[in-house]
Amino acid sequence: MARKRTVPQHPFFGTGEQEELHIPLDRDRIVRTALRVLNEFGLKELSMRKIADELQVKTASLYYHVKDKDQLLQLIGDKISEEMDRPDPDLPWQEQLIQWGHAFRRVLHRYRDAVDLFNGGIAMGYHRLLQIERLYQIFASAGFADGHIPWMASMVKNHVLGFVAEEVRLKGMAGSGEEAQAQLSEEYARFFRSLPREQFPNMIRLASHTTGTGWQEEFEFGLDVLMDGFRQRLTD
Amino acid sequence: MARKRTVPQHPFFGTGEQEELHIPLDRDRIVRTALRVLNEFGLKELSMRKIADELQVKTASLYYHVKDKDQLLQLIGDKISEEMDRPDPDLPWQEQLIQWGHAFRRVLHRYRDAVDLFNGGIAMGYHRLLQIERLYQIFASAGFADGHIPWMASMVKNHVLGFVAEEVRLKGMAGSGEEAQAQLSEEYARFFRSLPREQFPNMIRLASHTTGTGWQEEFEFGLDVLMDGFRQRLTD
DNA sequence: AGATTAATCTAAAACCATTAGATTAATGGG
DNA sequence: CCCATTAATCTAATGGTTTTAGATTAATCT
Repeated sequence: MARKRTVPQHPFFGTGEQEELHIPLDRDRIVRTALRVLNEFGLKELSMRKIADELQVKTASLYYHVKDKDQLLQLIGDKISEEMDRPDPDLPWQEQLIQWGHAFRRVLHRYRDAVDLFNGGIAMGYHRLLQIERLYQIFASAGFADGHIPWMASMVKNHVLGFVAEEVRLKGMAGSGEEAQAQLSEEYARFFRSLPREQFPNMIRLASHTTGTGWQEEFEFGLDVLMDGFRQRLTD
Repeated sequence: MARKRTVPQHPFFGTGEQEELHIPLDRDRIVRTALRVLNEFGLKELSMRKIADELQVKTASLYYHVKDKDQLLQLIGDKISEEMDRPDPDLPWQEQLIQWGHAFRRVLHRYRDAVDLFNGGIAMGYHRLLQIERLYQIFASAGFADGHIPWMASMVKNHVLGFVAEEVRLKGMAGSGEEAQAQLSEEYARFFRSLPREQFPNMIRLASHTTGTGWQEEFEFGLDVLMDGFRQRLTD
């Protein structure tokens, strides 16, 4: 079904037949292009127009393959989920969950504003559901109570999502340079210390700790806390 | 500085002077109105125009009092935070944190799409910072390590935000009726069970548990897990 | 009363998603 | 090989959006 289309030629200067091979549109190509545009411009500036332009097509054509912008965003989210590595099923359940968390964090960092994509709308796509299934599987094999499994799975997912949201927000303020990052940290600390002493004693005292000194460390700390909390639900 | 303005009158029928007292615009009035509009239309349909209309003013006037739509959203978020009840400082730290969680959840439910407001942008407003300060205070009095406090505070905040996000999403699909809610639950369970048996064994088996049967119970479960995890960091 | 400042308005630019209906290209049947 | 059908894309329009510049009106101060 590959289409050929003759590009309109000027009668004088159009020397050769110069046919241009137009790969026809389809969902997947739209989604992949949208993902590129997303990484270049961010979610707020991701418009149907930009995607269509990139595909050298008029905006309305997208609507033949895709119902909505909302649906397109869903599809993008699903595509991103597809890239998650799967945890090693031979590891103890804690390690598997931690691996899952790292995998999720990684893909959230791979695409600009991916977090916001996951925070809006309900996950109904195949690959997003598959990730939940994986969490369920890990908890189930570990022997947790059926009634608790979806709750704990939600907690893991929400922790990663919330953490990366904050991480991206703060990192995004400065350039990606290591030096610019440190400078921003200093600026934040200064801001916190400048707060009214009466109302914000703890913020001021903890100013040096609040500016993300070690994202990796903080992320793992959070997962550990969760694992400890979960473990208590195994024995009682 | 209260302004009076004469409303243009029809030359024949405008009998009396009929002056209308126009309370002048200010930030707070804009924010309060925006909050009303938000609750009526939701975040996606919250436009500067709607707010201006509601205030019987032209859109551009808002920009005299407010830099941006973004800034306005920040202000709205801050106003919402202001309504949070403060935990009882005489309770044990776990109870205080749980109270904080419930208070946050309550205000998130009080305004439509409040969650999305809190998920975008960095919190720099006075009242939002104050809530973080409160969390720090609770952890500090309990004797946690300085380096851990901001991390744990983040976790509590993120847990509530993530949980309510999901809660609102799912509840929002059906009408608010209790019966419509149960019907939606059934529909979800059916959907999960309709998934391919090979790839989604756990989802299928847990279908009846995944559809929010008891939001309150699930919320408290999550907080308890967190508290247990935190407690481990006290003794070692 | 006149000048200054504050607050609002008019008008326009530059975007956006979405739809209906026309148009073109490809395909399958006879 | 042509005709009818279906698939894919385009044209054109509707009705929204945020934001800015510059004019205009109202209030306040000297």
